[in-house]
Amino acid sequence: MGGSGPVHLHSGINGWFAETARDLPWREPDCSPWGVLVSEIMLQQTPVVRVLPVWREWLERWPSPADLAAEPAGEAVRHWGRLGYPRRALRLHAAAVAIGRDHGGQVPDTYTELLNLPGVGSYTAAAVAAFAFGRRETVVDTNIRRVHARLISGVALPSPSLTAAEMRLAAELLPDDDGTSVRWNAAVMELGALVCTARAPKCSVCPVRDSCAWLAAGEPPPSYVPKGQAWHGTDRQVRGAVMAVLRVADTPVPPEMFTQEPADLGFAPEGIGVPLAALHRLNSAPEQLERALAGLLSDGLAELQQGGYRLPA
DNA sequence: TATTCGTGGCT
DNA sequence: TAGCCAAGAAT
Repeated sequence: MGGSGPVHLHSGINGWFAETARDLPWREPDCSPWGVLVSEIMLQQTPVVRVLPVWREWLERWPSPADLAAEPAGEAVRHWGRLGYPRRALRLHAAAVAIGRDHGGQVPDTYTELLNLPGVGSYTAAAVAAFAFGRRETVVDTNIRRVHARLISGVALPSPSLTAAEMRLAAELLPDDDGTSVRWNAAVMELGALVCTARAPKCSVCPVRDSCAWLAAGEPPPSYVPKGQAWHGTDRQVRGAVMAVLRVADTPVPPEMFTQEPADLGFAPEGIGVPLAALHRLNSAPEQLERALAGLLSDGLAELQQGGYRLPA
């Protein structure tokens, strides 16, 4: 289909984007490919407003992949802060190392090369190729999937996991022209983020509401109930609390600090008191704490040094 | 294919 | 208030 296809959708959504798009630093023309790559990794499952300050500090500290690669991986994890999913920091560091080793320090500009970088999957590879290098790529994220589901397929939500049919549809909708396709990808994503939202979509301000199959069908409800993400009492919660301790610790943390009540330790936990108290407040079972610590070691998010836990060197 | 993996704002 | 959900990747 391509350019001979839904030109009214292209002009409608791209026109809306030109007027409404947020001013995000990684969209600035002078933003480096490295800046785009960092933004895409940080934005995985993480809202824009939370990424913004961390992204700015990150690029000021590490303006190029080589700058990050020159530091221990633990520094990346430490400065990841509370963005969540700290393995992303580890992988971004590994990607910086790979870029220096395999690509002469330059972020690669093809989908395939990007896909081979740690932490870069099909979405991120396509997004960086498109937004950093102007390539025509089929970018499919959760926003784009939701817009397509409603606008084209007439259903409230996309299927639980990405299907081949969705990729086919996205490829068919993609404008033929390179520049237009890049704007289209960004514009549909932005429409999903600001208007065609998961809950309470703002259809009254949608630029393509007259073309929306879901509206035309009378806004049918979802055919399935999305599975909630458990948190309280989970291993993930414990891992998160342990990581919060390790991020602020400047010396290895002995296991007793995690397993024993602060009052029973007999000595002050110097500097890590607040996150340590939060961890103990969880009152998690000993075996759960064991699983969390073992998992962090296994994932490379922590290592043992002088009998204590610390961020990786 | 289904799970696992953080965090916090919003409703 | 408790649950929903966010520019996914790896296994």
